[in-house]
Amino acid sequence: MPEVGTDPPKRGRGRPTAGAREALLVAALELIAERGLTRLTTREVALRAGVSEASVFYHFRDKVGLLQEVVLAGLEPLTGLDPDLLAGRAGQPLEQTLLVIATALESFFDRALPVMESVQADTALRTEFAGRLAKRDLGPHRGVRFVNEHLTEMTHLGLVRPDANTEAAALLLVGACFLRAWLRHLTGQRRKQTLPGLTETVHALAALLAPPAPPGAAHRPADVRRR
Amino acid sequence: MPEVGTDPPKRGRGRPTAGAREALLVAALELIAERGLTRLTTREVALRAGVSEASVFYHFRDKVGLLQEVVLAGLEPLTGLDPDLLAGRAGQPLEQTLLVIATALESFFDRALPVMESVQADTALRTEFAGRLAKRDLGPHRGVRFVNEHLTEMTHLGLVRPDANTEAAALLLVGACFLRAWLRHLTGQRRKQTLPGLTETVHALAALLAPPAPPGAAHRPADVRRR
DNA sequence: GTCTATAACGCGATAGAC
DNA sequence: GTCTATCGCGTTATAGAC
Repeated sequence: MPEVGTDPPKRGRGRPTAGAREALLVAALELIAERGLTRLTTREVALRAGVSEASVFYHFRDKVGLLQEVVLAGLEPLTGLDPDLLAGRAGQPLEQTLLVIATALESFFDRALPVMESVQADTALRTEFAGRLAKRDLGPHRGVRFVNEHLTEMTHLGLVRPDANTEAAALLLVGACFLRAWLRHLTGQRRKQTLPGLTETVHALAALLAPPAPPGAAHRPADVRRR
Repeated sequence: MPEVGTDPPKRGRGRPTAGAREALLVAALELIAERGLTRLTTREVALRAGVSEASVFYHFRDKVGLLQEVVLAGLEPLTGLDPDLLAGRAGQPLEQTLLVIATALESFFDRALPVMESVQADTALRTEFAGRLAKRDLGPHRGVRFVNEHLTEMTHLGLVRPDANTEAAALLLVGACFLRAWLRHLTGQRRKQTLPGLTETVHALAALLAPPAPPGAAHRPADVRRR
């Protein structure tokens, strides 16, 4: 099983060894998102990638091998959650920071859901991937930890009431983003959401997490924004 | 591979018009949950149901027809969310009521997720089901509305701080339950969860939603329970 | 309504030239 | 490394007896 990562687009040969491998991965990912895993055939993947079907079996051992790498590639952006997404936001208001995080979470779920759904639909992928999930520490719970870390930090800065359970709060936020993204994915993301909006939800959570105002302060600690 | 689970009491030789149809639906649902949709064949469904493969096409038009009815049957328990789950809980503490709701939600998601995942994996099912979801008002957003109604009620009873956005809080709770159930479903529900526990999460949310204690009260409004 | 038997088809995978 | 051509097989679906 050859390497995964960056295949140099340069390869001296009669055929420029066009990125067939990469094209196959992209084509498979697109087809999974469009038509679902059950309708995915090696034939069609090759067709969309613009290569022959045999190339599928040359580059990846078999169909499952292709799917495994598709899953891995489709989930890679998750690692990119951590980087300085919140750089320089130390003093920002709680609500705005949470909104940045929540938006990033939903964006990630939008990209990762088609792949994750496929894992569920095929036993071969499910078992293989469940182990990888435990081993490489992937999955939505990573988002929970990420949010928790920043909530803890904000607690130390006095932006979150000190008696709040930040880990639970992180689960609440990530769960809401996940549910919103999941439903959007199911309905084809064109219909207007029947769920509360992301901004509204973050606003409400921030209000709940804000430290109680000192007695006699001018502004009230929790805001309304009903509906 | 012989059949598993509840053997239909009546599988006689004669033609009692035995519940072949029902047996097929059950068998299909089990196989989807166990092995995933991509590995599901009409042959195996018939085998497990203890009938011939031809019966599949007699009762349901084709394979998709079978799957559509499986989805419908698997999602029916959702309608059973509303009934007097909270009968007589009017005066109960907020946290306990929320825990009852949250437990019911996770239980429902546990049952419904295998079916919902299958819908995602097949275009024919997805489009058909997306319409049905909008029409018959199914889906997780119904749980959000359910929770919201009871939170509103509790607000009127003075158990929830009046400035809280109950709709957003409902989304937070349902989302957390959904994420927990989803991850449990992915990992095969045997591994210990890496997410915060349900009780802990409900406890934390109840603390956040509780109305601020009147000045000089003996107990503090929000509890700790870190980790 | 349920069965056995089988048709028709598309799928995953391989062989071998280039 | 990519292609064309093809094989073997499992799959969905049908025919017709009972």
